[in-house]
Amino acid sequence: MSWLDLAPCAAHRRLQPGQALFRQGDAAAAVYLLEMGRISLTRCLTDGSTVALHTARPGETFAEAALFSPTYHCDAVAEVASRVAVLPKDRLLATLVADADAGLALARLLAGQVRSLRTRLELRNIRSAPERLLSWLALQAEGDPPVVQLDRPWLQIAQEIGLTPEAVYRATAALQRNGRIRRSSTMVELLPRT
Amino acid sequence: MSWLDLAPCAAHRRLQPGQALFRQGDAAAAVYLLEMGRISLTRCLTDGSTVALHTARPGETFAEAALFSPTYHCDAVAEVASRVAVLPKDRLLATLVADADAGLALARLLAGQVRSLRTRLELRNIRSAPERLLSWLALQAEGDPPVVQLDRPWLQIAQEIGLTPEAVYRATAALQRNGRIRRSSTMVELLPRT
DNA sequence: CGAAACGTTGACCGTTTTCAATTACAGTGG
DNA sequence: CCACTGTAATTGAAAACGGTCAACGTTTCG
Repeated sequence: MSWLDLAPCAAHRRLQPGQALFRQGDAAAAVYLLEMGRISLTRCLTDGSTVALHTARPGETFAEAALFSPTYHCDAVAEVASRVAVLPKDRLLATLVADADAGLALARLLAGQVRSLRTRLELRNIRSAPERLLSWLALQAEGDPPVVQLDRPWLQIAQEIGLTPEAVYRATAALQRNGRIRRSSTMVELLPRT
Repeated sequence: MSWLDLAPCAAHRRLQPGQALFRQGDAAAAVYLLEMGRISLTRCLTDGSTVALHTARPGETFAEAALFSPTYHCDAVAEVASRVAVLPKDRLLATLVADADAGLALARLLAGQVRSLRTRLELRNIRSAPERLLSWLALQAEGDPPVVQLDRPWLQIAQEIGLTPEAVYRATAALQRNGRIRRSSTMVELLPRT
């Protein structure tokens, strides 16, 4: 069960760089799933300045709160050429009230996101780059001995854990030096604490 | 509508420092609302080390995912003397399947948390302490001119935005010096960009 | 084969952390 | 009413750490 299951035949929409998907105050008509590109959600303040609320990346849904609000509370603007799946609010709501199970499924989805976000936030409390990376690896690891299969470039991992790529490279080097991890091109093995 | 509305007559439980509320693998029996104290959620790894997943603070619910899992996936241990409201899973689920509106209410609650967590995460991407603090203040501010009423010590604010208290003091001093904010003991006024 | 992205390392710099000391302040009990 | 205790607020100085910039090697893929 996922968002897409709730709205099987979703429409799609393409956006040019700089183009707005919706603006603060617009009638909340849909929830979106980003298929490709990058969309930034920002709130404009009374004094004209702007605050970044979130940057959506491929695979993410955003504006879920639109389900419960008559209008959007922030601007959504494509940073690069992007494509989104449009999940119409009215159809989603109809499904949800008609089918209690769908409501539960949605709650499960959101509860999972809450858990994941809390974890990412907690990771950021670790100041030391090597320790932060190590904790991230430990959470990703599976099997015995614990191993992480890297399915995307370090570049993106660095972004996710809030470090520059250089800091990540240095951290991996340091962890290897200290015998905490062992690496081959595409996988990382966690070694037991000495 | 809130978690408590879903389980009106919740039981309470007190915990000593170091006492566990539940352990990884225990049958998931309830969702919890922390009333006082501090409870840390950690995952134990195969090698015996441990990773912090979240630190619950008063007013927060945690273990929401228990609703959708037969067992808990982490340990919950009181860091200090704490009290929690116990929201039994079976009663919650019964309410949710019986009443589609309750499911929607839960989804709304969770969607709000997702939004808030994403915002906090995005804040952490701002490296500069003064800029991060300023963005946080801008998000908290209300009214015209925008004003923030501080309802808790800077100590806690520092913790929330991921800075040391000293860094926050220095940031407020710098922002005042640059004419971006004005402070009196319990409130902060945001000044328009010069 | 060449271009573009990713990976890696070095040096330097700036900011934040850390540690320490001081002040302000609220609550407590004598 | 006042010393007393603990917490919050503040400031200083030094060190550590990650960011930034730059150069270069490596891999991938058209």
